[in-house]
Amino acid sequence: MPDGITSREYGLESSELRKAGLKVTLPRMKILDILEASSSRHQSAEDVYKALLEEGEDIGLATVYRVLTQFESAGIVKRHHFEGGHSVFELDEGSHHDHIVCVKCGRVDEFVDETIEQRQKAIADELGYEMTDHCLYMYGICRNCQSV
Amino acid sequence: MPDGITSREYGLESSELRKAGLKVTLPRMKILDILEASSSRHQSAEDVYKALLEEGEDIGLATVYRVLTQFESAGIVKRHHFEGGHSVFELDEGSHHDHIVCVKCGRVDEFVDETIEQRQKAIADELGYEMTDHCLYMYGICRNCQSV
DNA sequence: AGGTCAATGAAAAACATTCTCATTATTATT
DNA sequence: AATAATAATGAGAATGTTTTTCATTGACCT
Ligand SMILES: [Mn+2]
Ligand SMILES: [Mn+2]
Ligand SMILES: [Zn+2]
Ligand SMILES: [Zn+2]
Repeated sequence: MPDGITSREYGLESSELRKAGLKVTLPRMKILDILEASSSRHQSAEDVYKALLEEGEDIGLATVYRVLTQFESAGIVKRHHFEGGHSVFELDEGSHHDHIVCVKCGRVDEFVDETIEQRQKAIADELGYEMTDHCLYMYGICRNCQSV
Repeated sequence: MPDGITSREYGLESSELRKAGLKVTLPRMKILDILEASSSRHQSAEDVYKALLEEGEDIGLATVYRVLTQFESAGIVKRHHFEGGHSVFELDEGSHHDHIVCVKCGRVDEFVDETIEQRQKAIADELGYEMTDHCLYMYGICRNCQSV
């Protein structure tokens, strides 16, 4: 057990790391914490880094990127490229969903639509592709931002 | 008429630039040429830059980015963010379509599906968004790459 | 507790893209 | 065709994000 982690904190998260074949280290535990606890499901590496700083953790930005990438490979997080370029990460709960992003305030809503999912499969098929991934991003102005 | 452009080249493209309120310059003409002539509809700024170099044009990369961004604002090109981070551009012929990209060879196929388009509108509505844009990216292995 | 090897932090590098600014070219006007 | 006004360009510096390097530290098995 790494120094700086209470035994209460240990437990649930550590097994998730072990399951993924990753050593249980303080940075990985803290980053998992932040992904689970934060009010915003979709965070950039910078967001995670800032949250760590606020908690007084002295974890480098390089480590944040490294860990998030490892988490992605391990299926712990999912990476998205919303418009504007930089990546955002969210905990991967196993169920696929798509996103609609408010271009004014950055609000993100999630949705799944079975009709769309099926049409996608059919299209990939028609075009001769073996689909590996797919993502649908919608952009718009959310209800709040419309009334301003 | 800028030096280095034959009168044959002039004509069609220059009016497209004027219509967009852009001065008719050699870089803009050449970049339009490349977007129209190239065998690959979807090109990165770097791709366009390299194509210019191959034609012996001495046009800076900064200018390529600048011009492509201006073309985007003018509705002459569309910018996409395929997975991997960097932008690709294609001539905007006015009709919306989505993309499926081969993760092995980079091949890109285009499609439109009315069912998906309608479901998207409905979802944005349900979630209270005034949609401004939307894009659907599928990734997979194309027929060619499957047989390797 | 000790040895092995992976993980980390700091800084440098890489990468795509944008900005700055002195120079040049285009356009409207003579 | 020459001129003036102003916009566009090229080169390189700067930016913002992400990755790499490498010496040091830490986790984990025995
Ligand atoms: Mn999500
Ligand atoms: Mn296209
Ligand atoms: Zn909003
Ligand atoms: Zn392919």
